[in-house]
Amino acid sequence: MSSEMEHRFRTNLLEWGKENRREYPWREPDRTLYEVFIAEFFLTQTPADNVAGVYPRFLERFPTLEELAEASEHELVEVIEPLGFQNMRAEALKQIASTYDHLPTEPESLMELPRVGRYVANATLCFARGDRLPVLDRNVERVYSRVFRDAWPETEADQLAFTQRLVPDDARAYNLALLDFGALVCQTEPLCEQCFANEYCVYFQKSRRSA
DNA sequence: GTCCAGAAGC
DNA sequence: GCTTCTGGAC
Repeated sequence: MSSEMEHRFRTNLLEWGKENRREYPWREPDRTLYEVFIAEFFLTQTPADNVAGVYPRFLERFPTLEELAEASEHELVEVIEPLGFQNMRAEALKQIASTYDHLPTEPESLMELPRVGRYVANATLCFARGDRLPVLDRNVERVYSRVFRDAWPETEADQLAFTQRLVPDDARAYNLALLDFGALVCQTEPLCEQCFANEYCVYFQKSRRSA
Protein backbone atom coordinates (compact mmCIF):
# COMPACT_ATOMS: atom_id res chain seq x y z
CA MET A 1 0.00 0.00 0.00
CA SER A 2 1.54 3.26 -1.07
CA SER A 3 1.90 6.09 1.37
CA GLU A 4 1.01 8.28 -1.58
CA MET A 5 -2.46 6.78 -1.57
CA GLU A 6 -2.77 7.35 2.16
CA HIS A 7 -1.74 10.95 1.70
CA ARG A 8 -4.22 11.37 -1.11
CA PHE A 9 -7.05 9.91 0.95
CA ARG A 10 -6.24 12.10 3.94
CA THR A 11 -6.08 15.24 1.82
CA ASN A 12 -9.28 14.43 -0.06
CA LEU A 13 -11.14 13.56 3.14
CA LEU A 14 -10.19 16.81 4.86
CA GLU A 15 -11.30 18.70 1.78
CA TRP A 16 -14.58 16.79 1.67
CA GLY A 17 -15.14 17.46 5.36
CA LYS A 18 -14.98 21.23 4.90
CA GLU A 19 -18.03 21.12 2.63
CA ASN A 20 -19.96 18.23 4.10
CA ARG A 21 -19.50 18.19 7.84
CA ARG A 22 -22.74 17.69 9.70
CA GLU A 23 -23.69 20.20 12.36
CA TYR A 24 -24.68 18.95 15.80
CA PRO A 25 -24.91 20.76 19.12
CA TRP A 26 -22.03 18.73 20.57
CA ARG A 27 -19.80 19.79 17.67
CA GLU A 28 -20.09 23.50 18.47
CA PRO A 29 -16.77 25.11 19.40
CA ASP A 30 -15.77 25.46 23.05
CA ARG A 31 -17.80 22.53 24.30
CA THR A 32 -16.37 21.30 27.59
CA LEU A 33 -14.86 17.88 28.01
CA TYR A 34 -17.95 16.88 29.99
CA GLU A 35 -20.33 18.11 27.29
CA VAL A 36 -18.53 16.21 24.55
CA PHE A 37 -18.24 13.13 26.71
CA ILE A 38 -21.99 13.08 27.34
CA ALA A 39 -22.64 13.25 23.60
CA GLU A 40 -20.22 10.45 22.71
CA PHE A 41 -21.49 8.36 25.59
CA PHE A 42 -25.02 8.61 24.15
CA LEU A 43 -24.02 8.29 20.50
CA THR A 44 -23.00 4.65 20.73
CA GLN A 45 -25.77 2.58 19.23
CA THR A 46 -28.09 5.57 19.09
CA PRO A 47 -28.88 7.68 16.00
CA ALA A 48 -27.46 11.20 16.18
CA ASP A 49 -30.80 12.86 15.54
CA ASN A 50 -32.18 10.98 18.49
CA VAL A 51 -29.35 12.18 20.74
CA ALA A 52 -29.83 15.73 19.44
CA GLY A 53 -33.39 15.58 20.75
CA VAL A 54 -32.45 15.12 24.40
CA TYR A 55 -28.97 16.66 24.48
CA PRO A 56 -29.93 20.29 25.22
CA ARG A 57 -32.40 19.23 27.89
CA PHE A 58 -29.85 16.94 29.50
CA LEU A 59 -27.18 19.65 29.71
CA GLU A 60 -29.70 22.17 30.98
CA ARG A 61 -30.62 19.84 33.80
CA PHE A 62 -27.11 18.47 34.46
CA PRO A 63 -24.68 21.13 33.20
CA THR A 64 -21.59 19.74 34.92
CA LEU A 65 -20.28 16.51 36.38
CA GLU A 66 -20.81 17.99 39.85
CA GLU A 67 -24.47 18.62 39.20
CA LEU A 68 -24.83 15.22 37.63
CA ALA A 69 -23.58 13.74 40.88
CA GLU A 70 -26.50 15.38 42.71
CA ALA A 71 -29.06 13.68 40.50
CA SER A 72 -30.83 10.48 41.39
CA GLU A 73 -30.68 7.57 39.03
CA HIS A 74 -34.42 7.90 38.57
CA GLU A 75 -34.08 11.54 37.46
CA LEU A 76 -31.46 10.44 34.93
CA VAL A 77 -33.65 7.68 33.57
CA GLU A 78 -36.47 10.19 33.09
CA VAL A 79 -34.39 12.51 30.95
CA ILE A 80 -32.59 9.93 28.82
CA GLU A 81 -35.49 7.53 28.43
CA PRO A 82 -36.08 8.45 24.74
CA LEU A 83 -32.56 7.27 23.90
CA GLY A 84 -33.02 3.69 25.00
CA PHE A 85 -30.51 1.80 27.14
CA GLN A 86 -31.70 4.21 29.84
CA ASN A 87 -31.21 1.96 32.86
CA MET A 88 -27.72 0.83 31.87
CA ARG A 89 -26.72 4.36 30.97
CA ALA A 90 -28.17 6.01 34.07
CA GLU A 91 -26.43 3.51 36.33
CA ALA A 92 -23.09 4.07 34.62
CA LEU A 93 -23.42 7.87 34.63
CA LYS A 94 -24.42 7.87 38.27
CA GLN A 95 -21.38 5.79 39.11
CA ILE A 96 -19.07 8.00 37.05
CA ALA A 97 -20.37 11.23 38.60
CA SER A 98 -20.11 9.89 42.12
CA THR A 99 -16.58 8.57 41.60
CA TYR A 100 -14.85 11.39 39.69
CA ASP A 101 -14.46 15.12 40.35
CA HIS A 102 -13.08 15.61 36.84
CA LEU A 103 -13.06 13.44 33.79
CA PRO A 104 -9.61 11.96 33.07
CA THR A 105 -7.79 13.30 30.02
CA GLU A 106 -5.82 10.16 29.22
CA PRO A 107 -7.62 7.65 27.01
CA GLU A 108 -6.55 4.69 29.14
CA SER A 109 -7.94 6.39 32.25
CA LEU A 110 -11.20 7.37 30.59
CA MET A 111 -11.64 3.75 29.59
CA GLU A 112 -11.71 2.76 33.24
CA LEU A 113 -15.14 4.39 33.55
CA PRO A 114 -18.10 2.04 33.23
CA ARG A 115 -19.58 1.73 29.72
CA VAL A 116 -16.64 3.67 28.29
CA GLY A 117 -14.53 1.81 25.76
CA ARG A 118 -11.92 2.74 23.19
CA TYR A 119 -14.34 4.50 20.88
CA VAL A 120 -15.92 6.81 23.47
CA ALA A 121 -12.56 7.58 25.12
CA ASN A 122 -10.73 8.51 21.92
CA ALA A 123 -13.67 10.33 20.33
CA THR A 124 -14.24 12.40 23.47
CA LEU A 125 -10.61 13.48 23.82
CA CYS A 126 -10.15 14.13 20.13
CA PHE A 127 -13.33 16.14 19.65
CA ALA A 128 -13.15 18.06 22.94
CA ARG A 129 -9.40 18.72 23.03
CA GLY A 130 -8.07 18.01 19.56
CA ASP A 131 -5.94 15.14 20.84
CA ARG A 132 -4.37 13.23 17.96
CA LEU A 133 -6.06 9.89 18.64
CA PRO A 134 -7.47 7.31 16.24
CA VAL A 135 -11.28 7.16 16.28
CA LEU A 136 -12.49 3.74 15.25
CA ASP A 137 -16.05 2.51 14.96
CA ARG A 138 -17.91 0.36 12.41
CA ASN A 139 -18.28 3.24 9.99
CA VAL A 140 -14.57 3.95 10.05
CA GLU A 141 -13.74 0.27 9.78
CA ARG A 142 -16.00 -0.07 6.73
CA VAL A 143 -14.37 2.93 5.03
CA TYR A 144 -10.79 1.74 5.52
CA SER A 145 -11.50 -1.87 4.69
CA ARG A 146 -12.90 -0.72 1.35
CA VAL A 147 -10.43 1.98 0.36
CA PHE A 148 -7.30 0.09 1.46
CA ARG A 149 -8.71 -3.47 1.33
CA ASP A 150 -5.77 -5.84 1.88
CA ALA A 151 -3.65 -3.28 3.71
CA TRP A 152 -6.35 -2.87 6.35
CA PRO A 153 -5.39 -5.18 9.24
CA GLU A 154 -7.63 -7.62 11.04
CA THR A 155 -7.02 -7.10 14.75
CA GLU A 156 -8.23 -4.06 16.62
CA ALA A 157 -4.74 -3.20 17.86
CA ASP A 158 -3.34 -3.16 14.32
CA GLN A 159 -6.32 -1.21 13.05
CA LEU A 160 -5.74 1.45 15.70
CA ALA A 161 -2.08 1.69 14.68
CA PHE A 162 -3.04 1.95 11.00
CA THR A 163 -5.56 4.68 11.73
CA GLN A 164 -3.18 6.53 14.04
CA ARG A 165 -0.68 6.97 11.20
CA LEU A 166 -3.27 8.63 8.98
CA VAL A 167 -4.57 11.10 11.57
CA PRO A 168 -3.11 14.55 10.80
CA ASP A 169 -2.40 17.40 13.22
CA ASP A 170 -5.96 18.60 12.78
CA ALA A 171 -7.22 15.35 14.24
CA ARG A 172 -10.61 16.78 15.07
CA ALA A 173 -11.42 17.81 11.50
CA TYR A 174 -10.09 14.53 10.15
CA ASN A 175 -11.96 12.21 12.50
CA LEU A 176 -15.22 14.15 12.19
CA ALA A 177 -14.93 14.00 8.41
CA LEU A 178 -14.19 10.28 8.60
CA LEU A 179 -17.32 9.56 10.63
CA ASP A 180 -19.49 11.73 8.37
CA PHE A 181 -18.02 10.23 5.21
CA GLY A 182 -18.77 6.73 6.50
CA ALA A 183 -22.32 7.73 7.31
CA LEU A 184 -23.13 9.78 4.20
CA VAL A 185 -21.09 8.31 1.32
CA CYS A 186 -19.31 5.10 2.26
CA GLN A 187 -22.43 3.68 3.88
CA THR A 188 -23.44 0.03 3.80
CA GLU A 189 -24.71 0.59 0.26
CA PRO A 190 -21.97 2.96 -0.84
CA LEU A 191 -22.49 5.93 -3.18
CA CYS A 192 -19.36 5.26 -5.21
CA GLU A 193 -20.35 7.48 -8.12
CA GLN A 194 -20.16 10.58 -5.96
CA CYS A 195 -17.12 9.48 -3.93
CA PHE A 196 -13.87 11.45 -4.08
CA ALA A 197 -11.88 8.23 -3.68
CA ASN A 198 -13.34 6.19 -6.50
CA GLU A 199 -10.20 6.63 -8.64
CA TYR A 200 -8.06 4.73 -6.16
CA CYS A 201 -10.41 2.97 -3.72
CA VAL A 202 -9.55 -0.73 -3.96
CA TYR A 203 -13.15 -1.78 -3.39
CA PHE A 204 -14.43 0.35 -6.26
CA GLN A 205 -11.55 -0.37 -8.62
CA LYS A 206 -11.27 -4.10 -8.04
CA SER A 207 -14.85 -5.23 -7.63
CA ARG A 208 -17.62 -2.68 -7.76
CA ARG A 209 -16.76 -0.93 -10.98
CA SER A 210 -16.56 -4.18 -12.91
CA ALA A 211 -19.61 -5.60 -11.18
C1' DG B 1 -36.92 -13.49 14.98
C1' DT B 2 -32.36 -11.87 13.39
C1' DC B 3 -28.87 -8.55 13.08
C1' DC B 4 -26.05 -5.02 14.86
C1' DA B 5 -22.40 -2.20 17.66
C1' DG B 6 -19.86 -1.11 21.22
C1' DA B 7 -18.55 -2.59 25.94
C1' DA B 8 -17.69 -6.12 29.28
C1' DG B 9 -16.46 -10.61 30.69
C1' DC B 10 -13.76 -14.54 30.46
C1' DG C 1 -8.55 -12.30 21.50
C1' DC C 2 -12.88 -14.59 21.51
C1' DT C 3 -17.46 -14.84 23.35
C1' DT C 4 -21.28 -12.87 25.60
C1' DC C 5 -24.32 -9.12 26.78
C1' DT C 6 -27.63 -5.36 25.97
C1' DG C 7 -31.57 -3.77 23.77
C1' DG C 8 -32.69 -0.96 19.62
C1' DA C 9 -33.39 -1.45 14.50
C1' DC C 10 -35.15 -3.90 10.74
